[in-house]
Amino acid sequence: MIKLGKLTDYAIAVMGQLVHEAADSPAHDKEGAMSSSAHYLASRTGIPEPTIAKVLKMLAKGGLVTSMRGAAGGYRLAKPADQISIGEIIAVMDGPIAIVGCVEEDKEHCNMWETCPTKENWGRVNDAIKSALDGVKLQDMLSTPACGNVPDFTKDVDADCA
Amino acid sequence: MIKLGKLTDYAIAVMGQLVHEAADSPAHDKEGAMSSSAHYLASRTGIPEPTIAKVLKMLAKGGLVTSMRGAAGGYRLAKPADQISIGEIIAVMDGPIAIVGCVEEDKEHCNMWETCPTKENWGRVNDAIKSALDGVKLQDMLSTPACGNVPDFTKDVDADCA
DNA sequence: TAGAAACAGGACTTTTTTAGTACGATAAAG
DNA sequence: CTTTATCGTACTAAAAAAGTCCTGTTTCTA
Ligand code: SF4
Ligand code: SF4
Repeated sequence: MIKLGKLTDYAIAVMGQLVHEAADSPAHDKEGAMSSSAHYLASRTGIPEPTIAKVLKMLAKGGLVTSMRGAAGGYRLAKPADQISIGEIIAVMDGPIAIVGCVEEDKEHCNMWETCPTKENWGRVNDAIKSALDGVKLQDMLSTPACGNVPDFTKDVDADCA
Repeated sequence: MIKLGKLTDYAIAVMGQLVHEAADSPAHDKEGAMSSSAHYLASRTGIPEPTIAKVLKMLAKGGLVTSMRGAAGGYRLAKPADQISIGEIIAVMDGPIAIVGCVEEDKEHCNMWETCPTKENWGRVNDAIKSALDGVKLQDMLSTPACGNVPDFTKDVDADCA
């Protein structure tokens, strides 16, 4: 159906929450302050903790959030919210935007890449999609409800985005 | 991974084949001539017959091909190849282009559609994707190998598109 | 230094989606 | 009335995604 995975939804919700946390930070002057734990974020967003933990790990591995271990550790955004595109988030969560097999390096996977005349067109389409996705920033998406398909636990979140 | 389903690949391959058939048609002047059976198309494309039959049924239901039953029946393109966009094909095979739940009529599915401020942005993104997909026509994609992921049976097809 | 809090990484299970198959019914041509 | 072919749908199997859990490492605090 050409739709995003649930984890991607969660990711946007979680990162949105991180934006809020950063904004509400009491120690706003200090640089290395504010970080939110998976546990805390789970309670704020309503997303089950094991799942949100997985999402955060993926985001950390993708470099969209930075993590700190140990007590008082947690996660924080790696960049300002207006410099993170939803294209990046999708790329980290759902893998690279590649509607056909040959767009990314995986040229090997198709046994006729050399002679295929359609790949140019697919590439063009793919680029168009990618830039559409890169044009919208996390900042633009805010006010919490991340997106669709997320059934119920978005409910206690909207207290924040009134 | 934001990729197309296999059936969509098949669909483009099959429709490409139908374009060839129409072009090679001996009775090119007569209007109601040429139609190719699922069996024949299966043998030409190498796609297993039950599967291709399913694809053709979906395409017929979606109005992209017209069908005729009975002996000497079969399928043919409903429109010229340069008037069929891959967006249409994807819409028929994979469902509507809707990366988030609320884009299509299904506003019911999300319990906070009324108050959600992000839907506008998603709509914008979705439209961009849709128009990228609608900009490329079946005609542009031709010379057979439909696309990716299709493992092997694209092999005997490329005799046609040399 | 011991313990608690928190992330890292990966293995595992369950659920959902997609792909593929099969069959009885209907329709047209000869 | 028999043959060829689509129609519709139900079913099964395979693949992918989502969700869970465990074991190890890091860091803070008492
Ligand atoms: S949360 Fe907003 S954007 Fe997402 S499905 Fe609901 S109304 Fe649409
Ligand atoms: S058939 Fe062409 S467009 Fe499709 S994956 Fe292979 S090289 Fe790419």
